[in-house]
Amino acid sequence: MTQISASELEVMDVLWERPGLAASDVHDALGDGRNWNVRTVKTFLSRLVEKGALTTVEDGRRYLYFPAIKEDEYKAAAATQFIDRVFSGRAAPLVAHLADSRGLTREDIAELEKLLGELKK
Amino acid sequence: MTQISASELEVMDVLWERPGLAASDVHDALGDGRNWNVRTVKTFLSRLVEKGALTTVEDGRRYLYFPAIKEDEYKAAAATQFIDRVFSGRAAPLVAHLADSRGLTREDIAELEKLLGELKK
DNA sequence: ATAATATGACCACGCTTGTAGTCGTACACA
DNA sequence: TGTGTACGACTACAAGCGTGGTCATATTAT
Repeated sequence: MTQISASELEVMDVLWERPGLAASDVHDALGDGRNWNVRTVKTFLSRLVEKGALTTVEDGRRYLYFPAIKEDEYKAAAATQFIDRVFSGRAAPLVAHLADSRGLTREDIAELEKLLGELKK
Repeated sequence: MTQISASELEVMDVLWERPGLAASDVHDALGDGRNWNVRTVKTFLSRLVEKGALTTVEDGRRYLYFPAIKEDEYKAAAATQFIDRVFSGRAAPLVAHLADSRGLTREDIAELEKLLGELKK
């Protein structure tokens, strides 16, 4: 499983939300902020297909793109990998850092507490 | 501030723990598992100096290397950046994912609860 | 019917990263 | 006093990434 780059991940996010878009639709969906040329987006799409992260279905003379990996699974793996790399596999320091730097909101904290409550059983 | 790669980060970890090592000492300290050639380690050290992440002090005909950035600050920033990239800036889903993929031990959960308790005041 | 446009296939190019090799020299030991 | 060795400086080189160009062709608009 080759790595998905940050830019490619933005493309994946679009297709996880709305699977089956064509290249130009993905380009449009990215629109705001990301000022990528359509060809740049197409390069990312092709590379994601090569990497096995997307599959295509022909639609006339173009392709529709579908995620070939599940968002949850990918993100869980990415999180684990990140924590291994940066925090030696310990999650708690990560959350501590987040608290420091970004200031978790009151809702974040409530959400996390609820989550931890469920985890405890 | 250029990016620090995963490999470079391993070098930083060594020097955050024991600042002031020479190149060959860093190489030795990495030893287990990471079977990098000394020259590879030196390349990483040089690149980290270029990137402003390390500074050097001459010691005869060699250098001693010192972190130029703080571990906490770097890791906090890396965490924020990761969460922005992968989880659209929301920390809670990240923790949920970790729980799923068994990234959280019982002690992690206890630690996090304590942390959240403190954050709440 | 013809011209502009959209599409995928293939190509380009400079930067970063992983992984070292070479070179000139200073020191250490024989 | 000469010779191997350790050091930094510089160099190499392929793969990955960000960014887009070219080309042949199909479709659409006039």
